[in-house]
Amino acid sequence: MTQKKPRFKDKETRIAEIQKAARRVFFEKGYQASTIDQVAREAGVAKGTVYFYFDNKDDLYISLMIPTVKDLIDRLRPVEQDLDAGRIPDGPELIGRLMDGLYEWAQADPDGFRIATTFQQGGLFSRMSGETLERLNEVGREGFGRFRRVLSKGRTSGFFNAPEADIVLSDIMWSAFLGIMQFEENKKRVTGKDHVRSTLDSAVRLIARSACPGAGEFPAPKEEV
Amino acid sequence: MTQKKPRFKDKETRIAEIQKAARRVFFEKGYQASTIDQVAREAGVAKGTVYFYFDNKDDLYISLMIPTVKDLIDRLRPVEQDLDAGRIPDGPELIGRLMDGLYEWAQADPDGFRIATTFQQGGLFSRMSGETLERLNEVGREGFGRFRRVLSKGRTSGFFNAPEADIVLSDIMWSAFLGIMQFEENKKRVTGKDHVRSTLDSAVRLIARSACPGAGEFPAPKEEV
Amino acid sequence: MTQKKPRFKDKETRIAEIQKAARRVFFEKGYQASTIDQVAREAGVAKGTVYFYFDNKDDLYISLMIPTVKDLIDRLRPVEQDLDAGRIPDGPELIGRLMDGLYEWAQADPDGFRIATTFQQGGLFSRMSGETLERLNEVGREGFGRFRRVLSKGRTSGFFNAPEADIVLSDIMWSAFLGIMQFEENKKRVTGKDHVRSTLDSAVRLIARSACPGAGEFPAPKEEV
Amino acid sequence: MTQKKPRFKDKETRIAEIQKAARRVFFEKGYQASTIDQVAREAGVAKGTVYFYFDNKDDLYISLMIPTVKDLIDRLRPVEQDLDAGRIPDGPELIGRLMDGLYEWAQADPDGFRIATTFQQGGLFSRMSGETLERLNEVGREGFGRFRRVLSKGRTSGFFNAPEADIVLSDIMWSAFLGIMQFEENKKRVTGKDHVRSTLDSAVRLIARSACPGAGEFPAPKEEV
DNA sequence: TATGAATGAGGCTTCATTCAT
DNA sequence: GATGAATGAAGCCTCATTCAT
Repeated sequence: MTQKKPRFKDKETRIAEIQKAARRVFFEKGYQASTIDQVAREAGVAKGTVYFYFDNKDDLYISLMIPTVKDLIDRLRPVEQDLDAGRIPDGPELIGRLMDGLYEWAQADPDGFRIATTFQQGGLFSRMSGETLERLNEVGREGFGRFRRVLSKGRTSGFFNAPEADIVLSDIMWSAFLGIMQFEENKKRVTGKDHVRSTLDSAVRLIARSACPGAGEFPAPKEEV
Repeated sequence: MTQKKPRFKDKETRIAEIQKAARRVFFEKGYQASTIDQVAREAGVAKGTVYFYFDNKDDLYISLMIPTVKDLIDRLRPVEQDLDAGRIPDGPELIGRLMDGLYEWAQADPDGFRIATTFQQGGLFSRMSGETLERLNEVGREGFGRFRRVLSKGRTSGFFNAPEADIVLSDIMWSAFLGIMQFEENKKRVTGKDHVRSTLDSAVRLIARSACPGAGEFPAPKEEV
Repeated sequence: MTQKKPRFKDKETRIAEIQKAARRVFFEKGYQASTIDQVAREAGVAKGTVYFYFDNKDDLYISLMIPTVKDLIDRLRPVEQDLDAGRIPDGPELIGRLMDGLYEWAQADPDGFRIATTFQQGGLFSRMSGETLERLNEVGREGFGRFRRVLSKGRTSGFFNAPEADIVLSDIMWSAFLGIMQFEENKKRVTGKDHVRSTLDSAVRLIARSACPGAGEFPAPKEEV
Repeated sequence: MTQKKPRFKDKETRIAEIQKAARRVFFEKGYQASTIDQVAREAGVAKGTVYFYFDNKDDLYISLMIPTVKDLIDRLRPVEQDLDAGRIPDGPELIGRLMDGLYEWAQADPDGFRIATTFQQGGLFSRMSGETLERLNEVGREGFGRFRRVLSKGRTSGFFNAPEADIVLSDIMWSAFLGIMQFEENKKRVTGKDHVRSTLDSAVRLIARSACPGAGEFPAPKEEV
């Protein structure tokens, strides 16, 4: 029997299309400045269709975070597996692999990354229901929790100087990552020069040298603005 | 003599009142979600009065950043003076002093800090005029420039391992500071526990140990969530 | 079968309704003093509906002129056809027919006439965009151009004394028409007496006698205010 | 006794200054689009001062018409005197003199002319009180009445074909004048070419030839747009 | 007299959301 | 399922007018 072209696309496809469009729009304009109309137009559907699949603007926004966080977890999994299999020799390597994971995650889906990362800005909280916020935090914790767990395993392997350092270390790594992404993105917009990758590398070496036994020198910098 | 309630307050006072109210409102809701009406009500004046002193919402917002950035510069000045006077013995001390300055700055005026720091979020860019953005970046550069200069002087004094490290170092310190403030604030909102100060301290030691000749061990962490 | 009240009217109908309401409101109050709210209420729709069909107040205003100018052209067409077919014997007849066309035009849609005719008053220019003004002038020229062309053909037929008189003649006729409409309307509002038609007739005879070979006497006036 | 420089300018001067500024502003922007602030700034006084001398915006606007109408009367007076003294030989001369008077009047104070002439546009009526409108009409009638009286005297002198023609004639002359001023001004704004004077001249000859016994040919036109 | 800070009603416009088709 | 016309609350901003100084 022939597979006839469906008059109505299947539900999943439709939803995915709308989310894809929403990601682009929300990323470019931010939550408040984005309109459902823009999302609908970008997705090639009518406004009502968006409301058919999503309860409201908040709901649509939040739905974007789930796959992004899932993607982060997917990127951390091989690191964890390699660590479990003994394929990661030392702390610097682990820190580098983790930071690479974060960076690639951000690169793979910049819109989603920014959305997942900065949703708390811009007064969204005041508009969102408590339930909505709860879901947001839950999903956010899941990604970060995985990140911390990997570092924790590294500590067990004796990769780090201080025995309990994994908690502080994860906070610092994560914060540094967020801060650098944000700060360098900002500089890039003004100066046009992109130092994200190199600054992240420097941070990795800096952290590694400090947190791991017998690590090397502080890296030589490159010329800059 | 009788203390009569003045109908017209001093111009400076009025402006300060409105700005104070605006800082609160913008901080709580973010730029887009804040309304001039809210600001006016909070300041106890009519909407028109806000527009009497500020051209528009953007203008009001920007006006908040100037004193905040000035305050940062004021807090960095004594560090620079002490450095010039030889009262700062080594790199770790300098890094600590700088991070303290940043932290105290953020504490002294949390609303202003967040406003100055996160204005780029939430799609404000797409709404603001080019001129407005220019002024914003200009003022922002001023504060960060001062910060970088102090580190640069420290490098000249041989405080840091790599001769040109001050550029990368300033980026990393600033990014770590921003990232930690943001990340820990966020965690605080969810968990209720405040680890901002201790995480910053850890970051300072971590950075110092890595960037300065002959620095100590990675710090022991505290229990956490 | 049941005549059910349609919730969504035909697009054209809706637009026509809004325009009709707008014509009334703009006519009565003038552009600046009219509000979109008044138009919406008069049209029996919500404010947003007006903006669904028209980009802004200017756009709505301009949209009113197109059909009015088209109507003028429609009224001039039979005159031109009769002239081409030799059914108009002389200059006075042509001038009379043209002035009749203008008068009937103004009578048929007084609101539209005034809007098309006086839009330049009241400081509208300073508020309208250059593009808006361009469209306005373009459409205005079209109507007047047709008027002038008919007079030009009359000149070719030897209807007028001076060979090139059609240019000046069209300006004078048009100006006289506008001036009389305006002046007499104004007087009517004050005195309550309507001399528009008779003054136009006088003007026709006056012009014809002067511009056409062998025309008659200046007309006897009627008693007046 | 020495005439000391007054700390406060005298009332008349102040009023005149404000009116002068108001004329410019109202002329350029139209009534609705003009603000008291603009007038005050242009006059170099504070907003409150304007309200000290004028009850409200309407009142200020109306006050501008009095001197303008007075000026018209002043310009018509010598014509009347010359006519009375027998220094005007015939109808064409009288018509020419009158039209010259109108034209010079409009030239001498374009702002005032436009204000006096088009105040009825732009929805002012709906905003003005009945009393205000009454004053306006009264003053307007005075100027036009003088104009008509002169024509009436010309009729008595046998200058015009039809014995009672002065009523219609005055309407037509006045209307033609208004229409031409308006229409040609409008064209001038679009084309940049100024045909006001020549079109008025043509109108004068056209009217004269028609209304006066033994007048000449219709004038040859000039090249145009 | 003169000032200009202060007010608040009102206008234009946007946009999340609904719902008949 | 999908559409898009319709709604109306809400936001930014203007400006005539008032009034304490």
